[in-house]
Amino acid sequence: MDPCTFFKCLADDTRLKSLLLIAKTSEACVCDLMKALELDQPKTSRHLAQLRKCGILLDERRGKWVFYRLHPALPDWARSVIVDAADNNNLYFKDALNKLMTSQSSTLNCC
Amino acid sequence: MDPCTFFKCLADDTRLKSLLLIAKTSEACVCDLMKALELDQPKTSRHLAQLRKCGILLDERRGKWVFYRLHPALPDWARSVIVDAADNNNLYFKDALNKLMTSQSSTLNCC
DNA sequence: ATAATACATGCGATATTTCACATATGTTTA
DNA sequence: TAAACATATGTGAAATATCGCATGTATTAT
Repeated sequence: MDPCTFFKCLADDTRLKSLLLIAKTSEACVCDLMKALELDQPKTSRHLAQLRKCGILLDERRGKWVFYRLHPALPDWARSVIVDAADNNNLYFKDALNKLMTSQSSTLNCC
Repeated sequence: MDPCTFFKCLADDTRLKSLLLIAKTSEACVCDLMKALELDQPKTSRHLAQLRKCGILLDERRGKWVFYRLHPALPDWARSVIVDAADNNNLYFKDALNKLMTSQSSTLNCC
């Protein structure tokens, strides 16, 4: 995990918020993330794909849905960066987090 | 310190290496950094200026030289990101670090 | 005062990133 | 099998970041 590549992945509002949301909730599907972030589907999907291709996120299909979580093989220092950023910047993504948690708890079958 | 702005500052090879070098050596002047990174002067200076304007670095002039160090008011989580990245990516900047430490120890008066 | 050294910045050119729209793929339901 | 749903990606345009060169500013040495 080249550190410059890693930080480039965090250097975008959509990707950073997606990562912080996933760090806080363990996992999330694309449709819940796009609703939480109020983004269109291609944009959401493309940024998640970038994080997947860099090895930061792992995707797992379950039926129609694809769930993303932090990659288990992510180096500890990189995981800590994401978790610490999530723990120390509540204001930055609290609106999105509220929406995401509402989505995740209210619907049994995702979208 | 907006986290997205912060990570954008780390998402460039020159800026990231400059930060890791400064984290490891406490402080460095522009001329030592440009020699360590083998960059021209305007490029080095411009990236340091960006880090200064974002509040990540603090500059201090001493005679002809300007020394940069991590800003004392940098939030703890942000400082930890930089320090942890420096501690866990030796390979990424060890050549530059060797050159920088040689510069800093060999000349009494910087450049 | 002049020259030399160290650093900063204006600016146009170039490279990179992001976006929006269309469309393709994979899965489930009727 | 067809339709509906969820996700992924190709592609060119737009936005943003970076670079290179020239030049400006601050300090020191002669």
